[in-house]
Amino acid sequence: MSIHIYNSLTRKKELFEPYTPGHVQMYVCGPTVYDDAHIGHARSVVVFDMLVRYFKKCDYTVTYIRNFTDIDDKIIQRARALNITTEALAQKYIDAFNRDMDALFVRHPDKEPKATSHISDIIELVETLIQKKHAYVVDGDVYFSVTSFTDYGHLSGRKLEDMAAGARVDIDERKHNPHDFALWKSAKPGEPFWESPWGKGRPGWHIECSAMSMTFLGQSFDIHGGGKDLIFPHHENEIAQSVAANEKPYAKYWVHNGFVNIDREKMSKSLGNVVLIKDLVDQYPPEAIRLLLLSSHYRSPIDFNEQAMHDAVSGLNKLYAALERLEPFTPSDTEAGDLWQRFCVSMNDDFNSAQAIGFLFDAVRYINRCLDESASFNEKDTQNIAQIHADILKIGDVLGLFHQTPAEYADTQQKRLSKGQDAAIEQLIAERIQARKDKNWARADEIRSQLTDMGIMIEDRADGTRWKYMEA
RNA sequence: GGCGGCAUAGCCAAGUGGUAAGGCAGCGGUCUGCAAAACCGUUAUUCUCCGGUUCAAAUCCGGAUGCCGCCUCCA
Repeated sequence: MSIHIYNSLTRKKELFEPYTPGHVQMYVCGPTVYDDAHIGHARSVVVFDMLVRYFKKCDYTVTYIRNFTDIDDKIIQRARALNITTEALAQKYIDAFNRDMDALFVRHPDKEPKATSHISDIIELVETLIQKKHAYVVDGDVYFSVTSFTDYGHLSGRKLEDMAAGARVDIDERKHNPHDFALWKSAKPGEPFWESPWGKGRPGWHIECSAMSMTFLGQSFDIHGGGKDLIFPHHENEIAQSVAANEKPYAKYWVHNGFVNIDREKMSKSLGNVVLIKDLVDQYPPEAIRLLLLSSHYRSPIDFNEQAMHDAVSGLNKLYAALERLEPFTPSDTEAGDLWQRFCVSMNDDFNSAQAIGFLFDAVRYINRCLDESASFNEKDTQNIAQIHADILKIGDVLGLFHQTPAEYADTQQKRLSKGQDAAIEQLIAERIQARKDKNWARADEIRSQLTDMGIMIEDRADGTRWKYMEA
């Protein structure tokens, strides 16, 4: 079984061959913790969570690192506005981030280092770069010299000459080249700082990822991930400073996820259309958010809107309904079945979860048909269905779905949508059940109509009447 | 100005040379007292448009149009 990954560095799908066979070392850029996490953060986190889950299912050992950027201009600014320390602000949003991602059933990386916990690693790296003449000191600031690194621009596909034509570079006479970037920034009065050989200051943005990835994964590792927007300048600069310092290849495969748009517009604070995870998980089943996020290929843009979210909830309901029907068929723990095999073929092709989810729904239709057609099964059929049950659960384990039993899911939905009138509803339901017993269809339908107006959906099953809240 | 991406049904979305997955919505049917759920059938003779290569193109090449991203903090 071989996995192919699209590598942003080569712009091709490549066979995945980790440095150490059977071991995946992966570093993903985490959030700058100065505000609540939004759906865009969720996409990146969920996509790489899926990668890790899949690698593990394929029997790889995975070392997964995701950082928190807990010191930068925005954090300083925000902390000042709130009159709290940068540490307090960062911790507040680290906690918020973890809460949100836990709600989305995201597994924690093996390490979640903070930039400020690795100041000495960062200083050491900057010193190496100065020694090797890739960086220079000006008034307590340290800059990386882009012209000292011949491969600069490789990842993002740009040339320094072309970029110079662009107007949007700040003019700073002290820099040797306008594209030289800060490795270390001297502290202005009132700013938080750490002592360094160049005076009081703090790390630049890019250097922390180089330092932390090296600390935990070594100088060369397998996968470096993040949002597409990080390709330039962040990842370009990371490569430059890491390769310049180590004189060894940095990450082998660069994986970048696409953006989430909101109603066909870019999500941004200025447009005021930022969708926060904490709001979303109140409104929708968290797994529906995952399903939506994974229903498009990870490199494609996703348009997030109410309709898309609604579709995802419908899909998730269908999957859980099927799982409930499958409960009598205890999942077999034998070899993986055809469904799992097909799932893997899609996932092996650059993690095509969109196609893979198609197979999941194929399987659901198949088992629904089987269960509709017959009430009793011979041993062979039973085994077949149990196998599909096992495969569906295994797929769910990779996509991060089905963390609940169907009953728990229904219950959670109920609680989420409940408007505190459950008792009144139960009473109407009981009355309707009696009316149906009496074959008083007019009364039964009248009650159903009344419940529909209250947002209640009724299902009269062979084993009794059920009701649930309809999605808003 | 430089670099890159995308265009597939009412909506969402796979498919990168062999004759259009899947989801949501709709319609017809089975089931049901009637519904709901589920299932069956149906919904793109065609993949933005125009050329080219090929026995064969949604897929490759050239061109046009439209949309979007990055180049500034950004997942």
